[in-house]
Amino acid sequence: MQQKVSIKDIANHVGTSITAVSFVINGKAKEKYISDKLAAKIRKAIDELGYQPNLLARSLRTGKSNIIGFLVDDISKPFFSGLARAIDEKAAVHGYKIIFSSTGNDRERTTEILNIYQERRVDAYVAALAEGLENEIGGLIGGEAPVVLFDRYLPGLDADYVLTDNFWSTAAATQHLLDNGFENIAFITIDTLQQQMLDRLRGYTEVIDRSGKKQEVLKIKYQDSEHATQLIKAFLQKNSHLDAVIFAANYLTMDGLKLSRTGDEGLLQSKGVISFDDFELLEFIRPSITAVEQPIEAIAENIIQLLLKKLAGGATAKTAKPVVINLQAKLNVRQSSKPQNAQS
Amino acid sequence: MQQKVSIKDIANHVGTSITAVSFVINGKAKEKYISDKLAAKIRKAIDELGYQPNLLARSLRTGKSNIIGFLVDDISKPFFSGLARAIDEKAAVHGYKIIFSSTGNDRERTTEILNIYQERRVDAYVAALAEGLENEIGGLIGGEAPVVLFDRYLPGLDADYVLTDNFWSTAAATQHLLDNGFENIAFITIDTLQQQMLDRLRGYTEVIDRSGKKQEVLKIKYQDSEHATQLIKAFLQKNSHLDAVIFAANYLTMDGLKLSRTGDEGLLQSKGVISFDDFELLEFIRPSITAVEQPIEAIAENIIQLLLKKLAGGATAKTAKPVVINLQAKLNVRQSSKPQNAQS
DNA sequence: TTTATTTGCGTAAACGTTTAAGTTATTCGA
DNA sequence: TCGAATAACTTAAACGTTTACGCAAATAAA
Repeated sequence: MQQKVSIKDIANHVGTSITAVSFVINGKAKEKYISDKLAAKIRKAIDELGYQPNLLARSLRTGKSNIIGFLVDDISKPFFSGLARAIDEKAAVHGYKIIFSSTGNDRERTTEILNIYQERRVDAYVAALAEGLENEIGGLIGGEAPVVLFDRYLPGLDADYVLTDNFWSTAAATQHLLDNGFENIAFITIDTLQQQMLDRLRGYTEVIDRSGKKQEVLKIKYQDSEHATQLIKAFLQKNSHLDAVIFAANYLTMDGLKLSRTGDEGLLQSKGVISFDDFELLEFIRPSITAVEQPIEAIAENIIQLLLKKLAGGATAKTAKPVVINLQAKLNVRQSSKPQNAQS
Repeated sequence: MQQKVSIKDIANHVGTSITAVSFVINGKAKEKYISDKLAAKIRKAIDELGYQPNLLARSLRTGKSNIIGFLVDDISKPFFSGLARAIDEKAAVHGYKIIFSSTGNDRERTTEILNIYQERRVDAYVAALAEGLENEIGGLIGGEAPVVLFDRYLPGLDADYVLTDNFWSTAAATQHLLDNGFENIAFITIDTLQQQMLDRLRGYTEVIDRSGKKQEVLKIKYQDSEHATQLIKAFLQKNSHLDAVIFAANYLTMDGLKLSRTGDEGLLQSKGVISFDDFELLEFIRPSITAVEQPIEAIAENIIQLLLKKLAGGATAKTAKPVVINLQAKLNVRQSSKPQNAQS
């Protein structure tokens, strides 16, 4: 019971060859002309001896580890851990396991992790990387193992992506506020070249421009949370005519909410507020805040489907053009029109 | 560049045996009498050809996969994903990788996952399991691979545990409220036999009893969030003399906070509130809520240390008595004494 | 009856390592 | 000067699989 039983043990126990055993294990009994009688005996022995295949040996032989490497900033961020769970479950159905790591946005750590993934012979990579790390992952693209990136688009990288449609989502959010009678809508973002942030900004500006209203954008040079809160405070105090605010990222929403700490919650109290990225917190906050929710399940599903296609496709899939999938986010409305300021 | 280079390739390139190459790779050059000259040539070739060891092959040969299986309810829960990150980082230092799965508290899924872990020949298990799953993991204890459980103590299972000291932590929380002048402190928990919940309750009752005050306990037969909120509401309305409440779990705190949805936030507004388990949300909530924070880093560190000891120890460690480590939680005070109702 | 095909199974090589057990040449102590 | 120790390597087996190939018996075709 203690020592592991191998195919050889089964073969000896039944009095046959390891080949025969291997064939029935792999469901090739018919195909490989193993008689029903022998197959039955083998299956019985497998049961009795409690045989469990050694996946390491199998991987070595087949060249497929059935492991997917998952790489993000920080696995403990809700979006990432939620996605990790979804991907893990979907991957398990197809016999894959996930190993994960957090880069902490550190270049050295990232190369190190990718190196380990290669040594472990992962079959595929799933990653969300910050700009500046294009080169580290770039070397992998077009290689043996397929790579699918998500969440962040890196303009320099011609890879397969599964993204949230940032442009569309912010446009919809902005339109939502307009439809509900808000007149002076501000957009608070960070000063960056990150593609997804630019897309979000564009979603806002285009809708505002089309409406003939005035753009009110605060671009924060992000240092830390305290500082951001101060800038937001100053911005809102100065522009007292604003009646709605869109925060372009969840941490910005948080920084905004931290105004309550200094007793400045009034600055947001009477306004329409939309947060990009939904989080549990928002269910409890007063006044209620509408949020753009990333479609985690859909993202996971698309990533896995893409990977499976590439893993199955072999050479054909490898030369295929990169795919970029844009998924529409959901607007979780918790606050309706301006006048009533009602809560749904 | 495309095809993987093996030890054999290095050996051929240098004109030596694979044994020699293997020795220098494993840093046994001196010990195994490889001349500095040859070692240097080998190292050069390794660099030039970009050799990366095949960890699958190594694992097969050595019998050590250097993989740790991590098993929890739901990896997307903040406590678990936080711990996952911490463990991953600490394990990486020692050359271990983590694979994880979410059981969803499902028995079949749990056995299935454990089976997969065994097939993958994980070197060790880290798990937080709900009661009822004792048997599934029980079979592993005392086997080849060490098992460390955390978060939940399962009375039937004689295993190694790393836990938060629930008794001590609730006692401290209760004492904190007493010290700050609260007189009528309620304890809201669920109706269960879960050891950690019983410990928390005991922490409360013992301190209350010693103080000569009256116990006010609500045990909820948990069905769903809505229902729990209703029960809490009724309880607080009926016992209007209460001036403080301790929620024994984070989801109970949430259910309590949901009173604001029906406009009943007044029921908590004027009271002292402590939540077991801290979460981001609590930084924003008014009135501010003090919370017991689980020491994630310490838990991770203790788990890894325990595992390493057992992995290194071999037979001696296997026969050793199970270790139960109780770590003290931190009380994050966000609210001080009763009179002022001030916010820190 | 002979030949070809199908059925049923076993032999052995390979995947990329590690490592016990050689082998040869050199140094050394007496 | 000669066995013994040391230094510098190599040979080959093993880890547990998968799978190409080979071979014999049974069946079908001619």
